[in-house]
Amino acid sequence: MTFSKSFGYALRGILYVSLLKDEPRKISIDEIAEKLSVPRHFLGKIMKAVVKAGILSSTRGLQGGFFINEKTLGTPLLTIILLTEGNNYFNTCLLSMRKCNSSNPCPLHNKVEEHKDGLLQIYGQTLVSDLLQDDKADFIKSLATVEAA
Amino acid sequence: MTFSKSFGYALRGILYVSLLKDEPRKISIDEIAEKLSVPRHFLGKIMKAVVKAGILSSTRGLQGGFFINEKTLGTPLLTIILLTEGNNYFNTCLLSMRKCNSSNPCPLHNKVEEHKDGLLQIYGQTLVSDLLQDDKADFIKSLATVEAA
DNA sequence: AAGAAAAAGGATATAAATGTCCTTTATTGA
DNA sequence: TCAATAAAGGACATTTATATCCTTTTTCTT
Repeated sequence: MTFSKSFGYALRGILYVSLLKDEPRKISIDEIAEKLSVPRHFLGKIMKAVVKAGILSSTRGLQGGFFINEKTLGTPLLTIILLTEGNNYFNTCLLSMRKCNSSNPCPLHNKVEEHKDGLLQIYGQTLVSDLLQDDKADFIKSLATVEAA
Repeated sequence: MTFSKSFGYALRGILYVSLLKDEPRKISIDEIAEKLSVPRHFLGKIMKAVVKAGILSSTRGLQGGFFINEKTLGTPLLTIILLTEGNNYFNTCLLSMRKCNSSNPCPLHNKVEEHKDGLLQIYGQTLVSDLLQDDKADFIKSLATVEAA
């Protein structure tokens, strides 16, 4: 039921940049990290991978930063999950048994399969654009929610 | 969708001991670790916690080892999950946002809530006894499944 | 009572995830 | 061309999970 922190940072970063798609400027790591209350340098690494995967684009230098491309809004959550969690995230056995699969299922395998498939459906069908909300100010606030500092 | 290795080791250990409930002997860590192909000392720590939680019983000394008690077979998976993953496992936000909840949901919150509840149902209702299988030899073999050594 | 066996407890080691820092490269604007 | 800016890249630090080892305590058997 859990993802790594990297996943949360990646998706929130993507959503933040996507939300500002109509602004004439590009978005810097410094701005993203500050607005989302996320560790600056760690986020940098993750965004690099996001760009490498083609989910966002970026340019260096003055006026540089991150911006959306033709793939961004149509990217399914699943793509981001596989990027940050690894390609076997949905294949690993809940009981840490290496040879568990549908033909040789562990005791838990069949019990959770149905819901696993359901989640896979959700993650495969939900696009970045589906997660954006109209009220930008509100949405940014919700993305940045943290404990009172 | 994933649990720690500790959870897998714990549940498999519990299942192994439960499966042998009719044997007149108690089950040692050495036997469990060997049969499940699991690291001996790490499993020892986990089983200690399992006993402390009352899910299994144990005695020290000669002829000592682990054995089931009145709670074992009726223990829901959820109890074992909370033991190994911590009490907030099902509360943590998928996007690493600290103040995410149903009244202040993150963008993913509502999308996965239904399936999360479904999994909670499964984990709350599935008991250790539900996971045992009649053919002991087969079941032990399946619990111990590993890569060819 | 003595010795052996087995879990409990605690110290340490390794690996992976997370986080920080510094240097390099690309881009822009003057 | 030069200085400033911002991502990319890589080295290092910290934390957490996983794994190993050694000692202590309990229990049984003789």
